[in-house]
Amino acid sequence: MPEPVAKFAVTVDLVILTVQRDVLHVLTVTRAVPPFEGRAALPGGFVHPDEPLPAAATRELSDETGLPHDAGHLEQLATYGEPGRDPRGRVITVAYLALLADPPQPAGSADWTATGPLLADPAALAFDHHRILSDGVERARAKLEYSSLAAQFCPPEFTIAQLRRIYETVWGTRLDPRNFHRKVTGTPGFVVATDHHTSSDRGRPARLYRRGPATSLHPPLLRR
Amino acid sequence: MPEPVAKFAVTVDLVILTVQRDVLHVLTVTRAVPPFEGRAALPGGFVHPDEPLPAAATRELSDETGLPHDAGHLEQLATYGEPGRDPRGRVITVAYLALLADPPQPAGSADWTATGPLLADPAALAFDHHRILSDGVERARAKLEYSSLAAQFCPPEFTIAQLRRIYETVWGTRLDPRNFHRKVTGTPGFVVATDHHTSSDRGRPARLYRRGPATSLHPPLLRR
DNA sequence: TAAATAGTGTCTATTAGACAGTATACC
DNA sequence: GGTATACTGTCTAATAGACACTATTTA
Repeated sequence: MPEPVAKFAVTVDLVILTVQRDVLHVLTVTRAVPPFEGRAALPGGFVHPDEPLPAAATRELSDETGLPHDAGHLEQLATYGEPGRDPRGRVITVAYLALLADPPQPAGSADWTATGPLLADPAALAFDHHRILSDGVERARAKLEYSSLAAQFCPPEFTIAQLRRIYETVWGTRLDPRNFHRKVTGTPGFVVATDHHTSSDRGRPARLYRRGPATSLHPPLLRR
Repeated sequence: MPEPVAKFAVTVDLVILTVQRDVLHVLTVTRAVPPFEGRAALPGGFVHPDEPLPAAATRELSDETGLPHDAGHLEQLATYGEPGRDPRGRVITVAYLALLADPPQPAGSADWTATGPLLADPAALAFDHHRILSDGVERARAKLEYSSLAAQFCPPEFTIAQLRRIYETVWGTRLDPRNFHRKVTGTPGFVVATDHHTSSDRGRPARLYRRGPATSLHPPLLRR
């Protein structure tokens, strides 16, 4: 006799990261209804019946940021399904991690929030979103080491110093500008030089680079 | 007006890896019913209504291998939910990756299968299990670099040569025994020496080691 | 000019890779 | 002894980290 198959509500939740003014920010929404009314939460929503999971994630990302579907980097993070994670009932959420450069100010109740205070206070976010955010930030930190992902936080053309600030911001460390420059420009395919230069406020203008074709860094750029 | 919430069947599928006779094997079951009747598939099953996802994975792992719940290493791999991935209807599967040392011969239709032919033929496995297996093997390969995970493929006491064979098998490369020995024993907490030695068939007996407390390797052990 | 930032060169300690040589078992 | 495997030591090329120096802009 066939055992009845349980069915579950499934959502996608998004950890959308960006670097603004040398601080790592995440997109949060303020909950308008219980549970956790008035509390900040990660944006997300239910998966539609015939919708692929990446499509649901892309749709939510577009809806929340107003950006086109191909903007930035998007990857699956992990799936969270503790029976008690949503007081309204069993909800399984597939979390995605997005990295954006220069996103617009979001509409509605969404806003960019510095990750620091959110990570320090496990109760700052609704549901188990503190755990999801922690996992997302740790994934981003780890991937900077062995991938060219950091360039996803930069606009299409950027300086080596801008790229270095990304690393310093996400890792919370300081890197030697000269060694960093040597390492990045010496890794084939990481960045490609353009003919353009910044019109600097002060100091010598810096050369602008674009993202190169390489996706993985070998050998990696290790954090201390 | 509230939009109706779609509900989905959710399964856990397992990529259970082990190394037998210097070949990477995965546990497969032969499907007894359509779809894909007679085809090999990854073991898995439906998540119960109030069951946490890790508990479902542990339960399936136990059921398939007969091993206790705390045996080996188990981590979440990724979630697959393409609308067409199961011809019977929409099923979302949360895949887990398990690494075992010296598992028993499984009961029923389950068996250990070499990963090589399965990876070479995208149609050898049912559903989208080729993709899941590929992702699992790649995850294992990548994690050997920067974690002490390789020791999970070894019995409680093992020689450095056994550990090296694990790396060579999973990566498909050859490693210099002397440099490997130096690197492994020189990384604090990776392995701890015991007083025991192997009673060798031939050659000098090797010292036996246990898994050390370290989980991450810094600096990593890079594959070429 | 001074100040500020960009970019290059050089030295050194560490590490990876190659491999010679020694140790200890079984036959 | 011969052979096989375990383990240690040494050399070298490459790399990471530290930092001096030059280049090019604004004020």
